[in-house]
Amino acid sequence: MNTNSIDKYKAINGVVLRIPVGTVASYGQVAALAGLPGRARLVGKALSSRINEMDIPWYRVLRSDGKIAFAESSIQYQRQVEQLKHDGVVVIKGKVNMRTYQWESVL
DNA sequence: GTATTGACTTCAT
DNA sequence: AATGAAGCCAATA
Repeated sequence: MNTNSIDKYKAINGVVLRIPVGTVASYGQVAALAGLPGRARLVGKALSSRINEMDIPWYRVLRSDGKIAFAESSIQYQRQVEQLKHDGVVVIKGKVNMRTYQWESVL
C-alpha cells in the first residue's frame, strides 16, 4: 500500500460518507465525485479495505443499474439488503430503482 | 518490467 | 429481463 492509494481511498471514503440516508450511488458516481473519473472499480477496492475499520455507509453504493454487487448467497448481500431497507430504500430481487433513489449530488 | 485481478460499465445479443 | 463480451484502469503480485 503506497501513499497514493491512501489519498484516493480517503477521497472515496469522504464521498461515501456524504451519501444521504434513503439514497444510493453507483460506484462510478462515487469515483467521479471523488475526483477519480473512470475508476469505479477502485471504489470497491477502497471500500473493502475500509469495511473492517470504520462504519461508513458502504451499503449505499450499488452498480450503475441498481444491482447489488455481491452474489445472492453471500452474507454481504443479505446485510446490504437489510441496511438499505432500514434506510427506507426498496430493494426488489437484489436491485434498487435508480430513477427513484439515486443520489443527485449538487457538487 | 509484465501479468493478473476486481464490491465496474457499456454495448450487443 | 437476462447474459456475455469487451472495455476499462489502477492496485497487486
